[in-house]
Amino acid sequence: MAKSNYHHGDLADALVEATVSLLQTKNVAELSLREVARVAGVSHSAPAHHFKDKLGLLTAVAAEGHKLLTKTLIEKTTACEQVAQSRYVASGEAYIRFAIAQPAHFEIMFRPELINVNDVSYQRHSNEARDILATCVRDVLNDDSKELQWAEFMVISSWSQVHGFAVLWLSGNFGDQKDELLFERLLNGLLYKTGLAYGVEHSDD
Amino acid sequence: MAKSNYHHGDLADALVEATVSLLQTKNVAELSLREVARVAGVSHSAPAHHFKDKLGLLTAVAAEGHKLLTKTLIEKTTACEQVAQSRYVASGEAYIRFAIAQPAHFEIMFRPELINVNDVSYQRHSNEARDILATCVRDVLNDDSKELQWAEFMVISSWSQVHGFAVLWLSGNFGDQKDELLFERLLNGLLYKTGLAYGVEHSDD
DNA sequence: TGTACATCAGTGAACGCGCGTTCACTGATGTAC
DNA sequence: TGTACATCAGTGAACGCGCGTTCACTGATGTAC
Repeated sequence: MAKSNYHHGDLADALVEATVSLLQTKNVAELSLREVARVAGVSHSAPAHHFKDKLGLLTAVAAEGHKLLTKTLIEKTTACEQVAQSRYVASGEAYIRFAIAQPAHFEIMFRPELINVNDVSYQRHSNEARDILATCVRDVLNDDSKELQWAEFMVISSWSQVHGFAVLWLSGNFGDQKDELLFERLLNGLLYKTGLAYGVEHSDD
Repeated sequence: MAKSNYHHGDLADALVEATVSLLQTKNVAELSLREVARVAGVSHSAPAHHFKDKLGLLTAVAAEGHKLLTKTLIEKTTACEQVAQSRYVASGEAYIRFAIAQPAHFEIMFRPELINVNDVSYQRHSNEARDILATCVRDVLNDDSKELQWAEFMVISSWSQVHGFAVLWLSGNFGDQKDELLFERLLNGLLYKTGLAYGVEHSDD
């Protein structure tokens, strides 16, 4: 809570929040710092004290996004305990559900050209998320595959698949984005297929 | 060729070309109609005679993109003649190579929010591209699978995979986008893995 | 406990810029007779 | 073949707008003594 009207108290966070909120309805393209300040309820020059420019602000959004993604990945995969195959499928499902639940963050997170990729917080959180994904994939491979390039290809292949699905769904290429039934059906199809390859019975919600 | 200096002769095409050229180095966000006109060498109000606004211009770019994608998909898959498995892998490779070769078109093609999706030319070409992709996938399934939802899931799964790979590569998430060796290695890994699932020996270039 | 001062956080007016849009115009082209 | 006229394609000046950036400022806070 702000301690006074003049000093906001937590403006940096409020600006990130305002950005995320604005990105629900607009493009990154259409986003302006002045509008973010307006939504956060401060003067248009206030953000400069916290973020140099749009790049700095979006970097903070991306970092927060990777932090949230990491959190949900950990939650959803630890629920599977030691069953590597289930963790693999669960990580894919968590990735996609995160993208759909937090489209604003997701839109920024994997676009280095919008971000200061040298930012420490961004690097830490994004590396963490990637490590979890990679581990889930590697754990599902048998011992013969683990040491080879094969493991790298599997990581890239799996990541591509879930990322592509999320991107294509979010942009409306699979049909109406509001159609939740369609989404659940397609997602389950994808997961079922993925699970089959590793002998996992995928259960519907 | 223009018949006079005053009347351009083929301004619509020139504007699309200018747009594509500009998108090599900038974001869609940073693109302005005035800049496009400048590159095409006409006054800033000339584009209005051909495209109402940015949406109209980008729609033309997207339509052209789908036309080009269709062309390369047909070329690359007919080279495989009647071997369904090879066509399947070839279509995936062609999709990814197209995205990397024509990043400007690719960036626009699958973003309905930037496009007038009711445009007849856009619809025709994008449907054509999709149909080819879907056919390549369906042809590779055995008879039991063809009639089921399974076929739909396979199409979506395959499309997601190649699309995700292209997007993640183009945005630099797999490493340096200029590293052609890395690209070839990862692409071959992906295709080899895909091919294995259908008993195709994938050959390097 | 009180005061003085440095620092931090946010204000609001001012600036110059490129943008999209409008509009009266003009040069080129095609067609009717 | 020539002329008249409608239409098409592009010009360039003007407009208002929101933007990012700068800057002198002021209110709040923390700290030293």
